[in-house]
Amino acid sequence: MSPSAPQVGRPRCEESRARILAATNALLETTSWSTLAIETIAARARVGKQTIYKWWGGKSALVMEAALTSLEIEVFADDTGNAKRDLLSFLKRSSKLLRDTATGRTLAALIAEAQNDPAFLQMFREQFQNVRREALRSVLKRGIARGELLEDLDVELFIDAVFGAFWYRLLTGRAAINERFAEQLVEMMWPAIRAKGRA
Amino acid sequence: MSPSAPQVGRPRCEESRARILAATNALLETTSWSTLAIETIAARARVGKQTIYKWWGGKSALVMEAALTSLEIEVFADDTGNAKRDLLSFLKRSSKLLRDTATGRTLAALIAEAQNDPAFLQMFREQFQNVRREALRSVLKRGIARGELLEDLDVELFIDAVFGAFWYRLLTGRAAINERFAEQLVEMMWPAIRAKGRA
Amino acid sequence: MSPSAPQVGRPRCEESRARILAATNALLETTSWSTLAIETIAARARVGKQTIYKWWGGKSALVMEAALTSLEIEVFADDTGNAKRDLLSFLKRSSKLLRDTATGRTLAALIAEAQNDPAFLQMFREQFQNVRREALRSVLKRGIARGELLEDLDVELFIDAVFGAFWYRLLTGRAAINERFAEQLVEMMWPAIRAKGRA
Amino acid sequence: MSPSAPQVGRPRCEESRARILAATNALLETTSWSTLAIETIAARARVGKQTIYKWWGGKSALVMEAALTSLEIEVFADDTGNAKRDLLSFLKRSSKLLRDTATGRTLAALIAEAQNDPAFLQMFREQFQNVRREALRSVLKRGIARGELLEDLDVELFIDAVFGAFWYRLLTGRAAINERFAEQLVEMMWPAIRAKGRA
DNA sequence: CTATAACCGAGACGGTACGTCCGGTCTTACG
DNA sequence: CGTAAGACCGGACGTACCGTCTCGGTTATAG
Repeated sequence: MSPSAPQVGRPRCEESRARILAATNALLETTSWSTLAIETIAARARVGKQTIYKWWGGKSALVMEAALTSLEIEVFADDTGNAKRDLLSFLKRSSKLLRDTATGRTLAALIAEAQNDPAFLQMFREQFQNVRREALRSVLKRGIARGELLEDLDVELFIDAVFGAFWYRLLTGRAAINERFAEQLVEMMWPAIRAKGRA
Repeated sequence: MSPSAPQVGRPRCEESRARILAATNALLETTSWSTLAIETIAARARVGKQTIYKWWGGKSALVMEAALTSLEIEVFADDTGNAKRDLLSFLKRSSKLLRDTATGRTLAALIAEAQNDPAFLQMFREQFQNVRREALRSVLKRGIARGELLEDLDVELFIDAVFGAFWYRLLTGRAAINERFAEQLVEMMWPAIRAKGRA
Repeated sequence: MSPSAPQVGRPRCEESRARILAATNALLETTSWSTLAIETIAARARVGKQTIYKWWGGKSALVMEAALTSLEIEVFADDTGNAKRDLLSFLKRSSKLLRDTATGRTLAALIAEAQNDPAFLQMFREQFQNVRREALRSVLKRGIARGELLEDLDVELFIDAVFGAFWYRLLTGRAAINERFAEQLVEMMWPAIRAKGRA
Repeated sequence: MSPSAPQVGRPRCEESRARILAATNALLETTSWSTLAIETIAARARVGKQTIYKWWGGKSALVMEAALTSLEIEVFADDTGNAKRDLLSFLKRSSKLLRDTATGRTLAALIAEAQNDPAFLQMFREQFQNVRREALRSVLKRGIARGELLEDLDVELFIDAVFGAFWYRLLTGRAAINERFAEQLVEMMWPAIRAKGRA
């Protein structure tokens, strides 16, 4: 399609796109998901509502794109040659991302919204979660390959537990998500994954 | 207040209360939380909207009461004298609760809704989550007392990780929540909590 | 129905009704039919749009009622015992009604709107036109009874021609509708209707 | 301008013009004026909206051109040497034009639209109405010249009454417009215009 | 046995936002 | 330069619910 569609008609206005995303992010700083109105976004971005509905189709998709845009794009995992250090470093960075109130609240709202919209849940997993899982997975796989971690570690299950703890705290507000949390979590879990016969 | 308010005027109509809760549960079978309208509930229950607002104050409280009423509410933890066995048994029962689709979906909807309503989140934690945490906590505390588990185990953090894994799967649908999941989770986490110098 | 419906629910708010009609009339002074927005009326009357849609169903019916309310309700025809004088007096009053710019423009807009809405045309004829026709008809019938007018006068056709002339000028703006017009019209038509053998 | 503008650039595409007019007429068969959208016309004619706005400037002008093109446009008045016969013949032909439903509806829609657009009303009078008035006027003038009609007849006023009766019936649907109507109208009005001392 | 009080159903109300439609303008690439 | 395609801003549409507000009527206790 792309090669055979030689651009007919006026092309999409990139400036509007940017203004919409910017307005969305700005409003998310002060407004909660549920009180955030498409009309408000459109007014703030000086844009017709149709333009939003045309390109995003609804609040969910728009907010997700806005949120992902504003997050540091690169989800990367260090490779220092030490699995524990890499794991800790990755989780510390994750905690930093979530402690920024607006970002954390937005992510919570996204997963919440996904509970009422299977298609959106699918999108959320593909665009956000899988990237994060892959980063953590690579840390663990390297550790296994180097013999630092259990050969038969159930990587996916471990990721569930670690990310689960983060989301659990984020969604219930039971306790803070900070570097100390990351450290304690790694410290607690370490015996469950380190290769036998190692420290 | 109770003693000094000797009940004057017509008493609350219990039948209306029951019809409202029933209508809410019935509608939740077919409608998602967000598209469920108070007006629809009132119409279905043949009740004035005011009655709902008077006794519950809003959708959140109503749905929570309706949902928790319909859930089997007893949470108990065995005490067989063996921490690992108790833990496994508790988590298996938890998985059974969640795999029933309707219950799982309702809980997911509740935590989702709580993201837009701090007061409701508070209520949810008190009425649902704390009970569950306490049950798991007692299992762990007993294990520690018996010397089966690490003396300095961070109990709350461990609970975060375990319940986190459950919620994470529930909310993202990444993988099934079943007995096998409970077993694998316990098996993986066991080395992280068992007392040193034990099997 | 009226006798057997013992007023259930909150009764219609007459003040809102009045405010809506007033706002409509006020806006019609400054705005043309086509640029008159329901939203503007609602805002001006401090009223929800639903209230308008509920009781009138649309712009047409609302404007018609507003217009009829603002017109002198009584459409009456004098009975001085002289058909020509009664006729002239009635048409002079009609011309006065239409020369008030806003009223004339509104009536023109109503008949225009009716061209796109048969049901509304029906309503317009019943609520506005038939009343006017009946008034003129009574003048003519009395004249016939007294022997002043032709015994076999085609009353309805004559009304068509007279009212037609008014509407024609109103809709095309070809010439003014004023007392002079009424006089000239009567003077011209008189020989067509007076009984033979009279002056 | 014409001589000094030696036609630079691509000339107007006559095929588009034709397709637009055709599409407009086709759509007017099934859609009412007010629900007829420029976008729909453009889509049906496979034409850019701009082309319509460029050459017609709006819906009114376009529809008028489309409508008048499709009407048989020749208006002529016989000259048989007998005013009454000429008058009758002209009005019978007029009634025939209007009884064809589509034509009558279109004319009604045109005059209706003109109520919201003074410029369009002006255009309508020039392109449609004045021609008709002139035809009738010539019949009357000849009658006066021949002494058949009143020397001091107010010709324009008489035309208002006659055409008014036609438009009135067309717009209100009060009664049919047919040859019988033309005959009765002439018969009734005749005494009002025939020269004194004649039959 | 009557007040007095609170509850209840019905449903009208002022509002806010929804998602859609269309008007009129603009910006491309192609003839 | 004219044109088809189509994106854009803006404004109003008619609808859905929100949470509040009367109503008439019902069901209790208190006098």
